[in-house]
Amino acid sequence: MILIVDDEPHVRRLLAAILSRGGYDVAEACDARSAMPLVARAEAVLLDLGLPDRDGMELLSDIRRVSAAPVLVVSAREAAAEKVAALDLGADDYVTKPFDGDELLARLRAALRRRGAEPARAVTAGDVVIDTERRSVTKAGAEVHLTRKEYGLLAMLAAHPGRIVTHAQLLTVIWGPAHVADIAYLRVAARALRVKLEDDPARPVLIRNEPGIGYRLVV
Amino acid sequence: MILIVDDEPHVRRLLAAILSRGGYDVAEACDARSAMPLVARAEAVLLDLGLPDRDGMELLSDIRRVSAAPVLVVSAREAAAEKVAALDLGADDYVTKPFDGDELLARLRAALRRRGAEPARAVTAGDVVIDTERRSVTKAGAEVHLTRKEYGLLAMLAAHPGRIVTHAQLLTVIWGPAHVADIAYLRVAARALRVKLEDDPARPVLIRNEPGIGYRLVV
DNA sequence: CACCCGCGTAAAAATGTCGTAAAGTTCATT
DNA sequence: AATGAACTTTACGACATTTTTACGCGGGTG
Repeated sequence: MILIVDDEPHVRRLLAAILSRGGYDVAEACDARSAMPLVARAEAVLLDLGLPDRDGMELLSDIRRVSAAPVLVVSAREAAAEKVAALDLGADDYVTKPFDGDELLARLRAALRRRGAEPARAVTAGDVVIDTERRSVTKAGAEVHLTRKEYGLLAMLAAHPGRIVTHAQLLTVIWGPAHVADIAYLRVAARALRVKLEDDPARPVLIRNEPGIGYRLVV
Repeated sequence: MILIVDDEPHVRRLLAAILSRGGYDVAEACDARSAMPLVARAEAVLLDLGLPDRDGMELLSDIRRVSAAPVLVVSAREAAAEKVAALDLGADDYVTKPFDGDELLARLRAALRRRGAEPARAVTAGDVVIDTERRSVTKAGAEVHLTRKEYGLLAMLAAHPGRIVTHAQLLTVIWGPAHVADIAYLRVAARALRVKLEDDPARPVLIRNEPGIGYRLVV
């Protein structure tokens, strides 16, 4: 949820329209008093400095005290001193009116990306852990060395845990579009993976075959 | 150290003056080729998009690939589409010329503040300590002398401890984009590092090779 | 029942990558 | 001009990986 703090209704409407076009949920506040209760739940704040009940700078440092969410100041004041003050008080960006909607969204995305930045997650299948961020695979805690093709295959399967990945998908991505038909490659690589990861390679539990379609990693 | 990338000498001088007034160390580069080797050591980058040898956007994404340091784009182009593109490629801010020195400094401070004041001073791997702040490397307490390329390689690996750094990343940053294919350089430098840092250079523990991909520093 | 298909398995052949040494080159310093 | 350090370039053997080929099994089909 993105919080808009501005006293002019038409600016709020404009900002709200831009944000919802960008796919965000929006909350609005017209002054400092009504804004503070919403700050805690906001993923980011768009803040106008010219508020009726309170100086915007004070509100900014109050927000910073409560929340680490990005704050983008949206203001009509262009003076560099204003910008410097706001930025040093903890604002993440300072946009002057009139502003471009797409630019505002891009600046918001940039601010959120910096805060968030946690896309990497490890996939677990049985006692096997696949960490695509570090490109490491462990079985029962012990690191397992995989070749490029082996890892490529496992990573593709881990990208869609529990779902079938077709022969064609695997081959085009790992071996390139020219080898869509070389299913033999796939079988050799799958075998190598099973030997390294399965307790009983002859009776695979993790890397299952779906006859005529592809493979799947069970989780 | 803050890196300035701009082809116009007078702009570089201006930026350098502003930065040193703000108390920062400065390094300058006039094109993409000379910039890449400096990126690894930069705490932040001021980047002009209009470079002679390469599209600024490309350089931006290359920088993002090897470094998490803040990038502030400083450009004469005011089009919103430019800003959106740069911000979505990983730029932290976009400042249009002509710019105000104090505002630029404030934006730089904001960007550096967000990056979490201090990003890992010294990296330890076994009995080897890499202090990128002082550019010093010690093994079992004793200082080890490294050449520029050796240190560059080690610093790149230490910037992402435990993770694989690809051949291409290492080569573009240390030797420049023109040598992405000269993997032989890499092997020679890796060998030299191993001789100086590993207990048994023939059986490396610290500087591991990931066949066909790159190298990694184990911690 | 004999056949075919897709699969797993094995192993040989081809290719690619790495480590290593050493010779040649550049460059700053003296 | 001589020196030495750092860097570039080349060559080759050892080893790892990938590709290619061959064969046996088992389940469904005619």
